[in-house]
Amino acid sequence: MFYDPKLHPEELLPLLGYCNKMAPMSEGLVNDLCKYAVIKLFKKDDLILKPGMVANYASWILKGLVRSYYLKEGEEITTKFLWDSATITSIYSFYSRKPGNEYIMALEDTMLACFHYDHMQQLYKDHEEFNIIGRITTERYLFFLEIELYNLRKQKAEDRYHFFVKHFPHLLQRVPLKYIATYLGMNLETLSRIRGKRGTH
Amino acid sequence: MFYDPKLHPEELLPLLGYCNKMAPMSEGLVNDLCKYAVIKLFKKDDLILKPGMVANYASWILKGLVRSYYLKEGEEITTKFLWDSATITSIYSFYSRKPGNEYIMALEDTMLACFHYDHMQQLYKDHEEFNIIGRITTERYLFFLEIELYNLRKQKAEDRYHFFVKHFPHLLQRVPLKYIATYLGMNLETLSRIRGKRGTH
DNA sequence: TTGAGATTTTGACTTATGTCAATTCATTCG
DNA sequence: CGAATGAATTGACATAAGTCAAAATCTCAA
Repeated sequence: MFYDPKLHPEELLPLLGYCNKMAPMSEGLVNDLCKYAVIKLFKKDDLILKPGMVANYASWILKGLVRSYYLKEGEEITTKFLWDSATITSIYSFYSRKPGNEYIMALEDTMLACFHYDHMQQLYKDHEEFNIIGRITTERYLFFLEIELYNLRKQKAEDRYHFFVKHFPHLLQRVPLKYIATYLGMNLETLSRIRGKRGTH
Repeated sequence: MFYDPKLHPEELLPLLGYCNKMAPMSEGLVNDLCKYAVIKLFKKDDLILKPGMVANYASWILKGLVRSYYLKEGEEITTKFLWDSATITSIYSFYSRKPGNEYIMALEDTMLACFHYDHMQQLYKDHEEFNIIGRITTERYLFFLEIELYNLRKQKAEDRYHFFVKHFPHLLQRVPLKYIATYLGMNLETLSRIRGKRGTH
């Protein structure tokens, strides 16, 4: 039994289970994970990260939905939607340790388990098996980015939309179209016309 | 001294140095790396990977330049250029263990150090410090993909080209324009017109 | 050196998507 | 409930980029 509800905050249970599936964790690692985890709550439309700051935390989404975006000539360009069990941070800023240009915003009430960069490094150093978890998590993210890249390379706006519908149908219900439009690299009117062509699909 | 040229093929030296910088490697790990590494040589225009096959190898480029692409309605869509010290495989196929749709082709004479999927898993299992190397390598790849994504999201073809020139100027000399065009999501004529506007930049 | 094939450029025309403005629809809050 | 704000749709028009064809240029092997 790697998890003791008397010792650790109950909210972390899904995260611990998730990690433990990738690599069985020692009691010491579980303790340190719980020690370092900072649980943060955000309301719908709260900003989790702003540009100009170094992203010091990588966070695991315990509950909720977020969107990351940046400004291009005053316009918001959505780069990602992430929900339960996903990891969020500004990749660029977190790994380069420099201020980034990304916003991250809660699209629904969201609960995060946040880990400071220094604590992450400490965990990697103190618990070799945590490198397995880090590696697999990063591989999964990689996998996800490849899919995104693949879709963005479709030149037809319509193809990109259909791909999105097929792979993330639940997001259609949870995310305003204006955000989906910039995520798919088209403007709202174009998206609206594509959708109008034939039902919602 | 972690590396003994009497025991290990000389070609692997750059790879070993590269890995050792991420995490000091035990003698056992160095030996296993060398034992599992398969050195492969490809001539310009040779195919390294074809669709329909499971990508069983992740490879480290010892020397050369490759391009990966897939076919979309008969047309080649270039997804990556990778050169010395980079890692190549079909992310999708390698991690999912399913046949992929990617081609990888040598654009110059290329030498690879190839590691079989099963051997990689064995290395992760037998040498915990290899997970550090795996994690960092994957993080770097992630970083690179984020940059690619960022650029693809620029809607103006001209912006994408300028970004490419700024970040990969050496590729302009080494890669035919027709490949760069599909990589940047535009057709050859459009690229040519952009370049014609004002010098090569 | 020459010439065949590949690569790149240029031109004329088409088309998909962007832009801006007006309108409809939905949601929230007093 | 009904006004007000924001979200989504629709229309008219502008423009960036695609398509197809032809010409120019480059490259490499005989």
